[in-house]
Amino acid sequence: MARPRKFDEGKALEAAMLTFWRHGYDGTTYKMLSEATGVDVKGLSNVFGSKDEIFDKAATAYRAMARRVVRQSFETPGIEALIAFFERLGEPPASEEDMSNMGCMLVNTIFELHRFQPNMREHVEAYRSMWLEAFETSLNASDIDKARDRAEFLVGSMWGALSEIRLVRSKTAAAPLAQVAVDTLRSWQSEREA
Amino acid sequence: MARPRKFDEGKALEAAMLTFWRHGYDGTTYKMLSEATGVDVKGLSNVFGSKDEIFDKAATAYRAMARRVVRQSFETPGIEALIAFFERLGEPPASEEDMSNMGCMLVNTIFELHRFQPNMREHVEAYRSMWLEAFETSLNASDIDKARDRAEFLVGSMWGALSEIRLVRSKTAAAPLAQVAVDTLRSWQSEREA
DNA sequence: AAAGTTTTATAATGGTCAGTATAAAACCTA
DNA sequence: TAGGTTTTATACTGACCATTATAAAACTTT
Repeated sequence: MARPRKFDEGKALEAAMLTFWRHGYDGTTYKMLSEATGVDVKGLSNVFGSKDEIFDKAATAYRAMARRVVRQSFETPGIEALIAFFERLGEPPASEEDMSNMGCMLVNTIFELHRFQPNMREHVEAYRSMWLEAFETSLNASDIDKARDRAEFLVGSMWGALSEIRLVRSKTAAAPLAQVAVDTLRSWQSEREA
Repeated sequence: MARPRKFDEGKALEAAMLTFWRHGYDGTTYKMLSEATGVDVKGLSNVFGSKDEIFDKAATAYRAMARRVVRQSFETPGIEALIAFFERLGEPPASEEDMSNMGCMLVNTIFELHRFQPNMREHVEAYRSMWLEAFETSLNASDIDKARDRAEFLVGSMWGALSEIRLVRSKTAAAPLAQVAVDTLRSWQSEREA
C-alpha cells in the first residue's frame, strides 16, 4: 500500500560513484549527488545513509567494477595477458564516456583522504592486493622469476601511468610508460626461454 | 621608527610549504598555517597574500627544493647517476624529519586540486619537465637508445613509487619497484654495450 | 475515493572556513 | 619618554556545507 521506490538503487549508486570519481570526496556535495542520481537529498540519506556511507558504498561499487575488469583481462592468466593488459593501458579510451582519463577512483582517494576515512584504507589495500595477486598469478603461470617483486613493480607502474593520465588528462599520456612496461615483460619472457 | 618584522619570511614559507605538503590544500587552514609559521593570520595575509597566493609561493619553494635535489643527483649525468637515484628511491628515509613518505607535494596536488587552481597546472608541468629532462640528459650522456620514451617511463615509475609510498606511508614500500627500475636501467646499459 | 507511505521541495541548524576589522600590546627610533 | 608602526589576539562577516526537520505532493493499494 506504499508508494514504491521510483529509482533504481544500483543505477543511483553508480551515478554517485561516477560523481565521486570525477570530483573527489570533498569536491562532491549532497547537491551534486542529488543532481547526478536524480534522487532528492533526503532520499539519498534515507536509502544510502550519510555522505561517508554513500562514499563507502560507491567505493565498493568501484571495486566490483574493477574486479570484473581483472577477471576479464586475466581469464587465462599468463604473460600474454599481462602484455595485452599493459598494451591497452596506453591506448586511447574506448568511448567518449570512458572515465579512464580520470585515473583510478581509489588511487585518487589515497591522495585526497589521507586525513580521515580510515576505512578507505581497507578499500585501497584490498584493491591493491587484487591487482597484485592477478599480476603475480599471471607471472607464475608463465614461470617468470621473482614473480612477487615483479608484480609489485607492475602495480607501481600502473599507478605511475594513472598519475600521468591524471596530470595530462589524456589516456595516451601513459603510452611511453606502457610501452616500456611491455618491453620489460617481453624481456622477462625471453629470459625464461633462455 | 617602525617595529621590524620579527619572523624570517623564508623560514615561514618553508613551514607553510611543509604544512601544505602534509595536509594538502583543502586540508590546510589559515589557523594551521598560523601555528606552523608562528605568524598571526593577519600577518600571513599581509606578507604572503591570500591562501591561494601562499600555496603558490609554497609550490615555488617546493620546486626550488626539488631543483636542488636534481642538480645534486645529476651533477655528473649518466646512467650511473640514474641507477644511484633509483636505488635511493627504495631506501628508508634518511632522518626522522624526512618528509619522503608523504610522496611529492606537487604530485599530490594534481590529485587534490583538479577542480580549481589552474596555475597549479603550470607548476606541475614545469616540475615534470624538470625531471624528464634530467632523466633524458642522463640517458643521452650514456648513449642509451630511445632516451625520450625511456625517460618518460622513468618519470612514470617514480610517480608510481610515490603513490606506493603515499599509500603504505612508508618509503620502503617503493623498494621492489625501485629494484626493477634499477634492473631495467642496467639492462639498457648492457644492451648498449652489446 | 480513502488511507497510508514515500517522495520531493524548502528551509532551518550547527559547524567550518577564508578573509577582514578592531583595538590592545610590543617595539623601535628619535 | 613620546610618536608611530607592526604585530598579535579576538572576533566578526558572509559563504558554504552536511544533516535534519517540516510539510506538501505523488502514488499505490484497498
